[in-house]
Amino acid sequence: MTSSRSRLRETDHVRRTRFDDWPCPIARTTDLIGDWWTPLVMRQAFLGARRFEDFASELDAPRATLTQRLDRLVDEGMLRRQPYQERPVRHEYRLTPKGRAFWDVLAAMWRFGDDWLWHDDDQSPAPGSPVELSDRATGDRIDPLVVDANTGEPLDVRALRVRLTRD
Amino acid sequence: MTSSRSRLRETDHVRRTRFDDWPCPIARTTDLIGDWWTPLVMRQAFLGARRFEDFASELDAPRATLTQRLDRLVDEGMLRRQPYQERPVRHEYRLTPKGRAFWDVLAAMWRFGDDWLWHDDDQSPAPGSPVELSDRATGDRIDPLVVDANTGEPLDVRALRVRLTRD
DNA sequence: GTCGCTCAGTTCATTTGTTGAACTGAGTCG
DNA sequence: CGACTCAGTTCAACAAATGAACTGAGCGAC
Repeated sequence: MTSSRSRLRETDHVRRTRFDDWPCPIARTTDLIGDWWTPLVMRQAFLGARRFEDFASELDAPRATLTQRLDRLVDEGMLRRQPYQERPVRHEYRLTPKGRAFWDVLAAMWRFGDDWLWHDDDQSPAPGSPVELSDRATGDRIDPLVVDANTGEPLDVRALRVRLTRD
Repeated sequence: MTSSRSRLRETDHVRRTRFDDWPCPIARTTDLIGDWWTPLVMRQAFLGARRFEDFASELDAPRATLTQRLDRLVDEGMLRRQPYQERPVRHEYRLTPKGRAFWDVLAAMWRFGDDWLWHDDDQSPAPGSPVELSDRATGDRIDPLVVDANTGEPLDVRALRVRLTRD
């Protein structure tokens, strides 16, 4: 069966609730990456994985699940399927601009995980993961941080408001 | 049955693969928020939801699922369960510092969703969600952006490297 | 004092999603 | 020919999500 077929929308069964039509950017992103394994598939793509076997061996994910995730990411325009040989036809999964833009989300997850998910009693932040991000050219360490693009300041959760702009 | 009981670890059944022990901040964060509904539960918490009925009615999530998600978020230290009345004892779910730190991840998801998930043909970014973030006090619009804390510059995906710092 | 109401869940049968292991099929190498 | 690679597919067993109904403590009105 061909991958990249259009996603099933109409159904008379009860399926897992979808968020991809909700009028909220967080909900739609959740729908996209809420599938188990999907953020890790994207992580591998950023780390250089291109072929099915790359993803399969590096993640040790069930092959059927992996097929399904890669198909969806292609459907969504995060990855693109590019032939790298004929006879037999084989493809690579490459990041698209949209897929590349997703790195910011993974970077924020990286920062959160690094700050908060390395201790059993976590009353305070304490970085501790055994990996770090750096610049390929300079070697300088990179610490992802989410700021307001308008001010350059870190976000202040308590000063937050959500505004409906239309509809 | 009490919530906040320690999570089941040992099992002889085949369960969904867990990532919470992986030596990667993205994997651990994925494990935490990869459960369907969880990012939206956190979103509601940031928008002011506190009681079970708030989450249930605002999200229209299955109540059993919601119970399970809230229990886990409490277990993980993202939310804390605080009594707000006796007779009968009732609790509110409040954000902890760790939970509050998670806003950065949601903000990055917000930005990505706003930029990329509002058009059917998405070759280029085009903001379009019907909601926007603003500062409660000044009213100024807020545009989340992920930067490198050391330079203040947006992340350059292509210049990325991951370094093992130990073990 | 019992009827209706609220809140915070629990229970349960059904359906959907994930897993692991084995299998397929085109093609290459020796 | 036989072993091997790559990229999947198939399938049965099991885990997780769903929706609807139910529970149970307590309140407030009549």
